[in-house]
Amino acid sequence: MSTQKLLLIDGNSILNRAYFALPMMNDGQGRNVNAVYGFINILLKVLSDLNPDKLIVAFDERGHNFRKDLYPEYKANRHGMPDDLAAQLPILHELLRVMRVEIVESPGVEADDIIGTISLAFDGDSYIVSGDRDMLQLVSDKTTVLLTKKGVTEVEVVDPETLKNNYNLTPAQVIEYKALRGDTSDNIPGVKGIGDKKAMALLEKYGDIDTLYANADKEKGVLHDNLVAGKEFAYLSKRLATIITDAAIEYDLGAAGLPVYGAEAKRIFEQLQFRSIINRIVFDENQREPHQIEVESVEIKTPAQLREVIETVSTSEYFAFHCEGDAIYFGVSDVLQYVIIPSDSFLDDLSFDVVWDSIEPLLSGDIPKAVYDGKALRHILEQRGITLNAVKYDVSLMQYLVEYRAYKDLQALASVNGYTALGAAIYALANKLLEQISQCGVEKLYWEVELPLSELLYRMEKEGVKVDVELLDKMSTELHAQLDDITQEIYQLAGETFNINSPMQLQKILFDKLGLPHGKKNQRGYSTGNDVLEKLTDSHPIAGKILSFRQTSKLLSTYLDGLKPLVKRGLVHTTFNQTLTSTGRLSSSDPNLQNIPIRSDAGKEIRRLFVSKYGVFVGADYSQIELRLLAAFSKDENLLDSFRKGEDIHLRVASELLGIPPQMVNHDMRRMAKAVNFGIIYGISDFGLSQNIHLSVKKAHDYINLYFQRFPNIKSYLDGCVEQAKKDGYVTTLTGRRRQIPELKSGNYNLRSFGERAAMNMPLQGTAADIMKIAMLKVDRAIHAEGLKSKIVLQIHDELIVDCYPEEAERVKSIVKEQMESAVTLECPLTVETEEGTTLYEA
DNA sequence: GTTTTCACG
DNA sequence: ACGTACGTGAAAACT
Repeated sequence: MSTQKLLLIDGNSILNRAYFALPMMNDGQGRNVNAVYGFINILLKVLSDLNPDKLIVAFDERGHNFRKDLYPEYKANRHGMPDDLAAQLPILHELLRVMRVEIVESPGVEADDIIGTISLAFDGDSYIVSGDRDMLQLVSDKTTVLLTKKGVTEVEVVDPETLKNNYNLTPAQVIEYKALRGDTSDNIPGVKGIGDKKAMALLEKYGDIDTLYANADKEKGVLHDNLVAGKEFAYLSKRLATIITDAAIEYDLGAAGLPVYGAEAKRIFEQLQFRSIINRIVFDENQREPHQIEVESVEIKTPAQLREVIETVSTSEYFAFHCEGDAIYFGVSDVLQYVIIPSDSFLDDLSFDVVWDSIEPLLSGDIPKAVYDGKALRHILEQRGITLNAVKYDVSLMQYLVEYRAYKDLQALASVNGYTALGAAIYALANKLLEQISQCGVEKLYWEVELPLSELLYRMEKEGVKVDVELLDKMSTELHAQLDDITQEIYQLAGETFNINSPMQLQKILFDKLGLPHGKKNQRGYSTGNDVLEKLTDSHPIAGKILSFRQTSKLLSTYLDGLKPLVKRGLVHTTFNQTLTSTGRLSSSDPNLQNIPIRSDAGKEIRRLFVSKYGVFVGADYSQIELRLLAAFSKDENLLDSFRKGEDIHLRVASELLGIPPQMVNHDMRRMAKAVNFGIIYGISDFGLSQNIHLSVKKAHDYINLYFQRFPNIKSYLDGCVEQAKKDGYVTTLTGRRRQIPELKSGNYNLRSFGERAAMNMPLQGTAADIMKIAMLKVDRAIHAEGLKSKIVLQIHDELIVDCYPEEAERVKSIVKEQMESAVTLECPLTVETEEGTTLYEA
């Protein structure tokens, strides 16, 4: 057998080098991940160059101040590690963990001491990767040091020979050199007045500092004085620079295999958006990942075992329940779960029917349950006629309140927490997250809003919305004909046929062939977006045609032909995602019923397709809820006064802004003020406003300044939001819902500006979402309390749609208005307007 | 899978 | 000098 090769990586050193060598890189969450990227890059490079048999990554103990006892200033200037570098340490740790890389760190022991100790003890060839020249003292005939060069993935290979040739030092002299010269980056003092040249000359002459000081009197003048004055520092520095090779550390060479690239590693790489790395690695998705928590997972195979499980579960304080495919999981502790996989054959003792029938009482019973995505679970159980009761912990909702959008599914959430066993994971997470939501101050939000809301959303989804399929077909046919006509006209005008849906082809026709003026934009070429086309309508008739093509094609593909396959038994059942948005809003998909056209007349026709099931829709929407919240939060008397009087808010703002009486405000002025109001809610920027109302950036800038002059409280409120976000790292809504805004720490101006706007917007948008959620629950309860049978079917952010029995419509209208308006009490009144009609068009 | 466009609040 | 309004989802083209 040939000699084993061990690769040792100085984790902190490499991460640090990578951080300073590479520009900022943001992952999807706005975190800077440049150092992790650099680290992985160099790791992959060295692995493929050396082909080692084993790999160990050593880290300094986090948060420990090394050798302070020896010299208080030691590494003092490393304490100011930038936040966005410190934040990358745990990311790298997690990544290495899932790649099953052996990590060694030990309290009070520095990474270089760990490496020194392991490399000396290792019975084979060691290769050390570091950016720290101190490491060169470890070079020997069986230890090679790979020093990082300026470029991140380039390394300088140093063995005893190159050390002699390139540095004119023996490994032992590396320490002597440091003792004299010092090292500013580690705050090793060295001898004052001695730099690179003098240190080398003295070592050449005397070999080491002992000999040097024995002969110190032979040196004359300033050098002599410096040597004498710095003697203590020289010996101190020597001790500081000496790497310990017999540190008391624990490590497992047997576990120090090569990295494993499994599904979880891939998931993290994707999350980090390391595309080039993902392409370089061959992932084995079936590769089992490391997991720290050992769970006893008992597979149930006999009716007797099943009875036993049911017995155990029914006496537990709470239990976790989950379905994944055919498998059914029961978690009864952090480390014990049962898995039941029913058989396909009804002759089998554990057929589907037998299993489900026997566990039904548990699920509908009163024992508290922990689940992941109770809403989805209810839909699954509903197919077997089972009602899920007493859901106490929904870990997907809990996780969302702690950290939005962190992990996309249970698998991911579980594995990050060290679990493969889903049942046990849910059980354990219930406890863990309960602690966390209480720490975040969102416990009440969880118990009183999100948890009960998930059940209401389940009923809304199940209820569905009726679709007039006949009309759908008719409209589709009509629009297809229309689209064909428009297409032909466009081909005529263009003088050739092409795919109008392709921005690239359209670009060529518009700007190359027809030579129309292009407003520049996007990555490859010029934008053909609506705003550009609108400007071209006067220059060429094709622009208008393309606009109507776009509109018609959108309506057809998304709302007519796209909707059709989702209609089941005359109904569409949307899915409300309760754990997706960064602000606390819901989102809707398959189909998205929160973006049915309304702004254009042609689009609005689509609304006729959605018809009431029970007779009539009642629609109720909050009027200007976000602006009202702005008034309430900022306590701006002007805005508050206006809302209390029930005035037209945009008109009032226009009048305040221009300093003219309300009667003098014309339509354009009001439009402008409206745009400014929206801008304020979005975290205004002059450019954004200028784009929106087709004004110069300077004019927009002036308007914004004027606005803040007239509404100083709003200015200070918005500034306060940003300030708070910078201080705490997050902003909150009325109910305490949090949004982390890491972008504010970014060195990138755009990203940071985005963070600022998000910090201004989230409390408003998020509080509006909170209020609507509270209102939905109140409306639902009031409807039930009065024994009515009408059903809430849709929520469109500030609007609720109730499908009503005609005789209940009037009562429902007043319930909805009353409950929505009283959902919370603020300094600013909330008002709700209601409509009714047999289709969504009227309501 | 990413980009562009466009539908909504 | 940068390249922007906040929050979403779907379809189609292109990679």
